[in-house]
Amino acid sequence: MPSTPRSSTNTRPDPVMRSNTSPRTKQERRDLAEQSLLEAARRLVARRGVDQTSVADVGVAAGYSRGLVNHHFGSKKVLLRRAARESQREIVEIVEGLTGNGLELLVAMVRSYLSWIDRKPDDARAFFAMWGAALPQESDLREVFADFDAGIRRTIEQFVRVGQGDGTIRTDAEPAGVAAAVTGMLRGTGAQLLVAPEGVAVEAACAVCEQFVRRSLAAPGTTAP
Amino acid sequence: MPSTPRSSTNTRPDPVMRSNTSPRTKQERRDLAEQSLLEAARRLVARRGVDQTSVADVGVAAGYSRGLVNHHFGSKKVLLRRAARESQREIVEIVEGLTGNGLELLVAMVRSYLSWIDRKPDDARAFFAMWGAALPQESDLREVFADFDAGIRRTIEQFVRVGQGDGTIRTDAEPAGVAAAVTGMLRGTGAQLLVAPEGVAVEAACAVCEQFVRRSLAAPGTTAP
Amino acid sequence: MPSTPRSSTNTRPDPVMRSNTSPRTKQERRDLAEQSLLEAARRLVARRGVDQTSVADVGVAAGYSRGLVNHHFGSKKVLLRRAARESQREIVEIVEGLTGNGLELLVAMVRSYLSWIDRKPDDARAFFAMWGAALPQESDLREVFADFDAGIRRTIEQFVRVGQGDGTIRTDAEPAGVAAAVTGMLRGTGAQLLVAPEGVAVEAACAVCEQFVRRSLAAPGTTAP
Amino acid sequence: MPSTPRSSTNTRPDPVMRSNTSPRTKQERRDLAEQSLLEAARRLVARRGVDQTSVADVGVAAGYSRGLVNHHFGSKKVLLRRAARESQREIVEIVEGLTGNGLELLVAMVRSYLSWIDRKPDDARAFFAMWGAALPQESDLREVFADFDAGIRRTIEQFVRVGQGDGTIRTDAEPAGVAAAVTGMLRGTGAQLLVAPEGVAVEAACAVCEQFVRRSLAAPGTTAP
DNA sequence: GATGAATGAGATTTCATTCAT
DNA sequence: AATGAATGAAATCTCATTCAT
Repeated sequence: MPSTPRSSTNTRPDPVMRSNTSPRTKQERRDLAEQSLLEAARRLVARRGVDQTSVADVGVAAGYSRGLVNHHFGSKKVLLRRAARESQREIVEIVEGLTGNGLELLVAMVRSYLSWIDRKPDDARAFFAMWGAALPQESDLREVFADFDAGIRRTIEQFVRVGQGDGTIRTDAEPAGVAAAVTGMLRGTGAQLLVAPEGVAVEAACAVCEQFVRRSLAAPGTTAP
Repeated sequence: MPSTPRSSTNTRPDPVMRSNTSPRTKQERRDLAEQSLLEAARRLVARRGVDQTSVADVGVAAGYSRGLVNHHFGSKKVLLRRAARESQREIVEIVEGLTGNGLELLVAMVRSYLSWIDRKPDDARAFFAMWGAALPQESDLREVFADFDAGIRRTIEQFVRVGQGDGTIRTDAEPAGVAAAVTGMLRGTGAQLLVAPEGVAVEAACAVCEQFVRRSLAAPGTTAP
Repeated sequence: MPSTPRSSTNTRPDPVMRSNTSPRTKQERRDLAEQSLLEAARRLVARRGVDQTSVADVGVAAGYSRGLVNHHFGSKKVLLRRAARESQREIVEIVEGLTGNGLELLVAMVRSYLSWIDRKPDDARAFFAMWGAALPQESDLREVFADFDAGIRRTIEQFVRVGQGDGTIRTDAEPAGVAAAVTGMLRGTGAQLLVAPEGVAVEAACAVCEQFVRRSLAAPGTTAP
Repeated sequence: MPSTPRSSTNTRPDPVMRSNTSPRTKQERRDLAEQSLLEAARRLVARRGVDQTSVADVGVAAGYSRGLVNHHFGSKKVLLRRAARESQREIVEIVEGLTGNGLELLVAMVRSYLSWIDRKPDDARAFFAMWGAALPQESDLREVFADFDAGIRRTIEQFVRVGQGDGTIRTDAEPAGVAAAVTGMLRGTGAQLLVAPEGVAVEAACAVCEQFVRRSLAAPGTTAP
């Protein structure tokens, strides 16, 4: 019996039988697996944190095997950086989709950021869990978030300059300072919501954040609500 | 008693020589050890994060043995909760030391919080590293920070009410909303500084934070700078 | 790819050379490893006892790594329960292989049980070491042995009823009582042999055990030796 | 303040104040403490087993400190040997208190041993837990129980010879074999009761044990019930 | 492409023992 | 006599990673 070829007695599901519903090409299968792994990683990280999430758990939670994360990403570090960038991309997409004059761009950003946390708390928690893990000095994720934060601040600076150009934002506003303060306000307010969802007056907090931006930055002569 | 003199070959520090500096009673020894362990824990957590810091490292970094953390605290969980509360107490002390009328209380809080991060970056990083570890849903530290955040917000609400009483803060300001927004602004701005110390315009950011508070909350008729 | 040939410097055993003896499929490898681990566990437990046997030692004694026990069984508790059941199975197989009329079934059981201890002292010591560890109130193994003992007693009760049916065993014998007393006699006598192999008159003890059964349970009129 | 003598600020209870109810002499105090420690050790061993019982727990359970076991006994090994001998002494006292002719001595032994387990299950479990720990080959307790078992068997042999002398026990009974079989029967039956108190027909088992002795050993011509 | 067996480093925790008070 | 602070060895368990299938 050991001398007979093994392949004929293979008990695994025939790959051909799965092919009707699954993606056909290798590349599609590969992409699907990677996306599944990244999603699973974010889901688990949101719940347990970066260090308490094992690559084996990620593989299994994605519907695959314990070994697949290393097969696709090579290391946990790489997986997490990719997952962090995925989370960051959600925010980038929100910010890039905004329209309006300068001041309204800022206000819209405040609103859509906080409403994102409200609408997609799981995605948000994944983002915040990874950001939290990036705070220690020697964190592997620190660079990824430093780059991301810098990009967000650049965007906000741009918004401020637009507003100063179109006359909706005071010309004495310091773009870099505004960028850091607004980024911080949103990040810190969002994090608070996740730490104690019931303890925070969400609506009132959002309103105050908006007022901070409007009353503090609106060009004189603009009617502030 | 052996006939040869022992004292000269004794490799331990002479008790008489230690007596001026080392504690005599068990309670003193105990308190000293606990403080040393908590300090070492915060130092290491600031650098490597909560999960990458081992209790053995903490014991050794405190100048004791690998096992002392468990001897004193019983578990890593308890050590970290204690260390988190120590970090939180620093902030509480800052906030409780503030004086002035309502609006100035808020402004002073903004200034002293951000200057604390500047003055004691290691303490601040320890605080932020533990806060970051509290963000995942199942974090052991989440409750500790939920309580702390709630206390901070209560204090700020109180400041707002004081200001509404003394005429320095607009009466239509929602205390709970202001509390959440200010707490968030400070926390998020501070965290940004730690993620990328060089990338953030610290001075400008602080100034903008102060303006947010002043311009947005000052009672009409008050002269804002 | 280095230009030098790799195959000649490969320090691993040539796959072709291993293929005759080492298992090909994962399942075979898995089963082999588990059996090796269980055997090693019983060997070490017999010598040092349950608590003085570490899972790392078991892995190494089985020819694998320190971590393999937890990889396969998840915990020491599970390993020991499995090992205990393996040991119990040896006894069950002896008992299930017995033939004869009612009284002779009991006598044969006494003989084969005690001769098993004599023939396979290492297996027997493993069984007794785990049984001994099951005696404290909160032992993890207690349930496993409670179940096993109950099964053995049920079998003996059955033997008694057979003997009462075929006229070899007194009809006034209480099956449940006989079951407990016989089980106890064999267990206790066997344990004594292991505690002090030289101090016990093995032959004489076996003869007396057999007499206990014969003279006490033989139906009146049966000729007892 | 550190230069003033400390003794006057001692917050411990004054030893003199305890002396009214506690034993007066050092020796009495010492003996009391040792007895308390041995009792606590047996209590804990009965519940958790030998290796899962820490000397610190014993000290505290006895109403003293973590360190007292080592202060009095020097090591855990010595404590356990002492505790084992205490447990063994209970049985010795039972056996030594028996009276009657030869066969009745054996029967009385069976009865009083099994009723001891019933009357003092905690004491019995302590004995059996330590005996169980003595079964592995390299157990520290093995020698202690080997000696004890040998002593018990000698006593039973003596009973048999008494019975052969007074005509109540068959002269062809082998004293050494009877000793081992009876010891085993009682030990194994008792252990079974502790493993599964509800699963064993205690009354019936005791009756059968008694019958084993009576019917198998009674001198021919003696009226057996 | 995917699996999972195997490794071994490293984490937390327990604890017997030592020793200063 | 008694306490308990401190040590450090050793245990269990987790898990990132490697690699044969």
